[in-house]
Amino acid sequence: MTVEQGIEAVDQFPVGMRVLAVDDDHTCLRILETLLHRCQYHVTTTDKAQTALELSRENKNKFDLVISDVDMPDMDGFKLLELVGLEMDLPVIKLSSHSDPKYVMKGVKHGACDYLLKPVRIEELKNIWQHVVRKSKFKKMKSVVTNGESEGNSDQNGVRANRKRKDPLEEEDEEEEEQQERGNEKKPRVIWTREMHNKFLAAVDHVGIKNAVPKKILELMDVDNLTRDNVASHLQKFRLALKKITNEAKQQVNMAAANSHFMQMSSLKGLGGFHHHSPIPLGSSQFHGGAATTRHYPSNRTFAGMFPHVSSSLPRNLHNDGGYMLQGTPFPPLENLHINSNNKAFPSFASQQSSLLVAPSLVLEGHQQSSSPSYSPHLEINKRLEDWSNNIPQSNVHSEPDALGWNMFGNSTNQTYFCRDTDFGSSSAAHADSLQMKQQHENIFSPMTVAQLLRSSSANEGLFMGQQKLEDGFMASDAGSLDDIVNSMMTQEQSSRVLGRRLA
DNA sequence: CTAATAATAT
DNA sequence: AATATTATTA
Repeated sequence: MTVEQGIEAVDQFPVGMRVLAVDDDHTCLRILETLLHRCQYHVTTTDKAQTALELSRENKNKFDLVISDVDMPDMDGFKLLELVGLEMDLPVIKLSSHSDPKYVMKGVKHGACDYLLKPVRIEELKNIWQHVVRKSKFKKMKSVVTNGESEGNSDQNGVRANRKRKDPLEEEDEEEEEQQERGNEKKPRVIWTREMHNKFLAAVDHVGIKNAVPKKILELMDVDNLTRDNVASHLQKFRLALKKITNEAKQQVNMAAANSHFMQMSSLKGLGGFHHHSPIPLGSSQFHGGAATTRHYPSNRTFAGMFPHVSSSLPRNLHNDGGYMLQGTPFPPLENLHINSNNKAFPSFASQQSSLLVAPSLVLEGHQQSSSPSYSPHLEINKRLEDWSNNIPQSNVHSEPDALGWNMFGNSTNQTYFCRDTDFGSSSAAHADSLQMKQQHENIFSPMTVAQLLRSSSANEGLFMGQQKLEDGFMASDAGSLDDIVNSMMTQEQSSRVLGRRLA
């Protein structure tokens, strides 16, 4: 695929994307419709949540995305979100004038893939197609994994790993030939799907890493047919992964510290830090020409996918917690994330693949790369962060954006969160043009939406984002490092697989 | 073959 | 419950 084609492809895509817009306020709805039209989407509107639900039920594949107000008289907007998101597996974007984190959190918890604040600007709407791309990309991956074994349906001798409650979206062959009855020599192996792992994480999250024991985790996860031993095993692996990451992170910090004095010398030759390994095996855009993702961690994929965040464009501060370094706030970051009696603590978006919404080319590539081999992102980023945090007003939660368009989102003892309300930042260059390099560069500093920010802290998926002011003893890792470890495994290998039981 | 990963043993 | 070992898989 040539670059031009690639760009054209992504450029063309959003045109005609079918959007269902829901808002009880007619004025808002009109405006929304107009704006969506202007983005060249195909728009269907309704002022009733109930109608929206019916519409989407009747035409299962008639919409690509739903964008809906949260407060509506006839139905709880969150209910709608949940129903649509789960039943139809459509990306749902929430719309609200409430910037209260609680609302946002709620939206995210219920599976919103984004949360836009009213009044919505067209720039934001221009970008919503990315949610669709993201979602479908994930789906495709899933189906490849499941249908991949075209030769001799290897399923026949395998028992489905039906340990998770069925995801409404993957109810295909429901033929349960419970062949449990027979001798049952070997225990089926558990395949840890992304979903299960997310639950696992949420559970660990909830009780805190130090109290995380298999039994408790198992209870919290509430997955059928999963045994305590299964969890124990996974926990073991998880801890190992954590330790490994921590150690490498420490090395990073040392290196960073050492380097910071010599920043001008971009060399680093011989240190093995900034050379690139194998190029990202996808297409052949010009991004591969220069530096591939800089890896600061070994390129082996051990433990990949163990950790929830994906993007690493911005620094993460690691926080030492009894031998393990945890990211940002200690594991259970937001007090909002509770596991309630309905087990809704594991929002539906757990089934989405996490991925930073970035400019199209990057969506497709899945990686960002630095613009030059000697480029050292984290140092610059840290510097900028410091600048930002120094300029952030200290009291109000929702302040005016600073010059860079960032708001302070929250502030706790030693950290400050930043975000921008609703913009995807540079990714608003949704229609990629010839400015990729610049774009790329901006992407590194690209701000998050509120929803993205929250999600990042929810341990369920997504972006690690809360940005702390850098302090001694904290560290930041830079783009393309943890990322590599995190991103590669879970998604491809374990999305929805069959659990094999050999029949001789 | 090896590495990864889950099961099982301690 | 934590860790070490083994078995199975890709």
